Amino acid sequence: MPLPNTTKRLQAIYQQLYQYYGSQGWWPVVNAQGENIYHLHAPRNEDEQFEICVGAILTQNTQWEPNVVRALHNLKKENVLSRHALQQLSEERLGALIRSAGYYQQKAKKLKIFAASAGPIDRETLLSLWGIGPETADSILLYAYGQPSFVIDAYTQRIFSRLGFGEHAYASLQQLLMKHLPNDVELYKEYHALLVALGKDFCAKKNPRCSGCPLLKQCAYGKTYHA
DNA sequence: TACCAGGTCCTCG
DNA sequence: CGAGGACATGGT
Repeated sequence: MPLPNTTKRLQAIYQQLYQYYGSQGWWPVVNAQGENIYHLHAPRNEDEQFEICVGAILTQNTQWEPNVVRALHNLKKENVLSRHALQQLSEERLGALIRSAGYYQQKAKKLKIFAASAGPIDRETLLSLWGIGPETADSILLYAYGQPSFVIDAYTQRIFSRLGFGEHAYASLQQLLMKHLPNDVELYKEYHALLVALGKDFCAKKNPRCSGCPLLKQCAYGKTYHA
């Protein structure tokens, strides 16, 4: 059940994060040198859209840097980072190119299935594909296609739990956030990226480093930490 | 050395 | 439904 002033609280959290970190410019795209490029124009062109979809699958339970970036760089160097090229590529060769991303056999299969899919870009169709769950689907919808789907990940669930919003399953937390936040694609993009930044820097799984956390003053867990 | 990282699927109660 | 295991590489 939502707390009183949930909207204001969610916006205050966003403001704190934005003031602390600034714009994150997600989703990054890898250039020819294998470096992340942020703050690209929207809407994305077709190549960027496809790269974001591939990256969203590759980053499942895996660090973006360096694991996924290396895999994307390999695909780019081999000129196979396109729907058409991936369909021609054998699963074995694809697996070898994306090995650094981990779970490479599963992910090769997932990418082949995604590359072969031809349905419309909507949540239901994405979720019907083997290998695409709610977070990957929402990442694709939001960051590749600019559709307002708030992305929930492990960081998001942990952070809002510690802040005092309670333990929520994916759909439950997503509904909470989307119900109380304005329907704004750019806000959704930045908010999720900022939560990931906070998760990496402060709100880690085992031992969160509450000292210096930009959300400390409004965090239930942070109060415990101070006591 | 063990643990963690921008999850998802499958199996079993 | 939800818990628990499998999937794998790379950095600390």
